[in-house]
Amino acid sequence: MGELADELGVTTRTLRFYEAEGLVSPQRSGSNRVYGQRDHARLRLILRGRRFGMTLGECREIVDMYDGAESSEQRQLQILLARLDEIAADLRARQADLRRTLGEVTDVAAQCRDRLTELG
Amino acid sequence: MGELADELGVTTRTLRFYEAEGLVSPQRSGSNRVYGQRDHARLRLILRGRRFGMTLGECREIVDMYDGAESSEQRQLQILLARLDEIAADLRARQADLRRTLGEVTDVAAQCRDRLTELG
DNA sequence: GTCGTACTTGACGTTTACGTCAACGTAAGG
DNA sequence: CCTTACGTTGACGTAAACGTCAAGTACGAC
Repeated sequence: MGELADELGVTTRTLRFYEAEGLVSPQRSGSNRVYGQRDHARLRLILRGRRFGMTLGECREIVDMYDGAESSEQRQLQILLARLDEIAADLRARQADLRRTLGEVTDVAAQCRDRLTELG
Repeated sequence: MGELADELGVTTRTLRFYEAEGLVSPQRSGSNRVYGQRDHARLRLILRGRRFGMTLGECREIVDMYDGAESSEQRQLQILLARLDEIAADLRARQADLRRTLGEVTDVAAQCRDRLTELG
């Protein structure tokens, strides 16, 4: 377990917390947790979401949807698709925002460099 | 004040909180706050930072640096520049991460669409 | 005058996402 | 057999970022 935590860059407390919140459901070998491929994937998704500032609730929504993607029910698929399109739109907005920000930062940096060469 | 809050999509409580944290320092007309151009700019930067999941501490670091950009002291400029490069690198990493995520999302969406056309 | 609205400070409450500590089990190594 | 390391549950603590009153001030409209 500590191994997985290290690999993902979190603490064991975090893994237990996520389990308590129902974000992952590792198998048990006796009382010990055994994280499978599916858990790894979910955890990576969750942590990526967190890096983007999503709450665990939002992360849960997404990973659950990914998991429910096998649902062949037409109605379910339509709902899922609609949600995915919303998410994609949000991500594109973030991309634009990020591009602007990066532009500004590099601009300021360029001005800095100018001043520095100016000063010798 | 409420006007500014509405414009920025935050509450007046948030503005007061940011002031208490030293993130903005609006002028006073009597006891009432008067937000100038500089405050607007700082607030926009801060809120953008928050959208990217930065803490207020990190936001403060950045806005303070932007403000200190006029500092002509060579040593200061070098420090600022180094920090800006770090930030730019981080932003680029985020861009890549975001691109991957968006790719995955659109992939899953595409699979959804396939299944749906398949089902009629 | 007083009503309504917007502002002020101050204090306490709340949610999120964990950290930390206690008390215990278990398997490996010397 | 004892220690060490890693695991377990449970309970409590905490930092960040506000929300939510409470109580008072200021100002224009009626």
